[in-house]
Amino acid sequence: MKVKESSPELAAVSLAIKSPEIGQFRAARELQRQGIQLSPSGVRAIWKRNGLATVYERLMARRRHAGTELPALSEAQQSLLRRARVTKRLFSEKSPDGASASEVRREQLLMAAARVFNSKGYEAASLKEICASAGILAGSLYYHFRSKEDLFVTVHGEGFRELYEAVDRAIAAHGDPWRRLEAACAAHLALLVSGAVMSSFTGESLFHTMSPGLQRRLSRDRDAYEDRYRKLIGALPLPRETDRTLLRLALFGALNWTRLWYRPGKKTPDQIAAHLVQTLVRRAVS
Amino acid sequence: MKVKESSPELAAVSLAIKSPEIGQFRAARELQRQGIQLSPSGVRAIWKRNGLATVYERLMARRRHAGTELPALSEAQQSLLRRARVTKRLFSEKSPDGASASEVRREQLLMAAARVFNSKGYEAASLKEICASAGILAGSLYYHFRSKEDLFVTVHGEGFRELYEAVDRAIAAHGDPWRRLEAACAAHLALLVSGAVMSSFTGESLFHTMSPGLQRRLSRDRDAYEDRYRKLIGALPLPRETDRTLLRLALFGALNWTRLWYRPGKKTPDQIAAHLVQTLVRRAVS
DNA sequence: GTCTATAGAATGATAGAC
DNA sequence: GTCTATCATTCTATAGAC
Repeated sequence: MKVKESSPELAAVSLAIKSPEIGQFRAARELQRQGIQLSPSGVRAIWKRNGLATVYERLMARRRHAGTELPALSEAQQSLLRRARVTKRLFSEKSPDGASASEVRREQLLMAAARVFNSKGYEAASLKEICASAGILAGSLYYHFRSKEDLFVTVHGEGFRELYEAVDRAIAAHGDPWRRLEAACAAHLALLVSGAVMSSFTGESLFHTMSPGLQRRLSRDRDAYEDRYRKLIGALPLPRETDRTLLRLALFGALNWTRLWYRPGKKTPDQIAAHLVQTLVRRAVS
Repeated sequence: MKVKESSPELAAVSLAIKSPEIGQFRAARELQRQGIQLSPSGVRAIWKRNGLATVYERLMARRRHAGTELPALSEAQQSLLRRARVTKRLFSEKSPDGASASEVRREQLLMAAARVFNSKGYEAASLKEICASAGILAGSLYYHFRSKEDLFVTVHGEGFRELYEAVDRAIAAHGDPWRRLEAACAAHLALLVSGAVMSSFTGESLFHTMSPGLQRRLSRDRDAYEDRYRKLIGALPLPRETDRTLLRLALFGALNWTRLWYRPGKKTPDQIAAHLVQTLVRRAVS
């Protein structure tokens, strides 16, 4: 009986439930102090057998035992559980396509950052909030990005890449220059107002509040994108006296302003785009 | 000779030059410690007679004496001099119209706040910078405004008041509904891109990054302003099928986007407004 | 790769002297 | 009415344990 009580298996399991937040390394050291010889990988093997491999699983097991012999989860443990739950969900959603954990986490951070930058603006967005929504603590961000500015520039670039691709895909389907412009606008609007957080803040005019250095890094994305519209509008059969530059800028303004008043359930992005191009631009020629 | 050396007049003057940063109150106390009976108002009278009434004057006098018997101005004194210079300039610019010092300073703070909010956005703007540009230290702001948010709401309101008035003045000059819309847009643009800092950030879409509570306070200004355009566009003889709401929103977008690309020296606000209304809106009817 | 712990700077705000 | 001095808070970023 005595032997069974202090068997490595039982000791490792009961320690996992007593202190779910400590990892294999510290657990092995703790068990050795109790006189039980067990390596970190040994602890891991036992935990795996008993469905206690991850922090999440150990915390859940601990919660099942709470109320009887053990007190309820502490504040710190609850916060850890919340984070672990986010991590679990995020990784189970993504990992299928053989991406490394690092790539997956990086992608998650970009999504979370886009969401937060999007709703708060650059300055008001805190790295802590971004990290929390990606399931890690603030300090860990710096393994993936060198600075807040770096993170923002990356999100900005990714957002415009999404836009390029959506617009290019949309215009490839049409030959008529009017239809092409309409399709481009519809694609732009769709991304701007949809849940596609990554590109939905690209229309922001918070651009001009950025530091000059940051503005320079961002302008590259913007210029390349504007070039597409320059070509689309250049291809339109408009009266010679038309100021195509002003037309483009006005169209951009109208499109990006949409973000402020658009409400889902009313006009669709396609309808808005068609209306804008047809009544504001096309009538000028007919 | 002894008497003259320690006469109240001379002592007060030499103390003013030795320690220009201390005021009448502390100066009087210091002189009393030296055995010279002089009240704060007495000190003030002497200083006034000798052109040493303000910190600015005393610092300048001190600088004139530097290099001979006294060392150059300390870092703290130089910073004080810079601030005093701003104060002096600001008050001499404004005070003619019998406004109280408090009203003048409040107005200056609003201007400075508009400028800083305008170029940095709400979050990135620091009260320290706003106050420095108005010639006071950060803590003093709280005599005039209860909080940063309060300051912003006031600036926002003032900016829209300027806009209302400019637009109302502009449209009053015309009877034709097209001309009226054109005039309103021109006035809007002129304020948006000119040095009129107060209203030039009203077109900002950084609006949506604000907290819900703040948004609610700001919407009142915006709604009242949009109503004017609703009426202006409602008065236009447009085809029945025209979506006037979309037209208004598109026009707003085009107008406010201008802020991002406008460069002085090319097209004037009047020309841009005329072009926008004529090619984007009016053609829809002709 | 993520954590803890903390440095270091800046911010908004307050109290009380002058 | 403005200042000085200071507070609590928050933020970005780093170092080193695990």
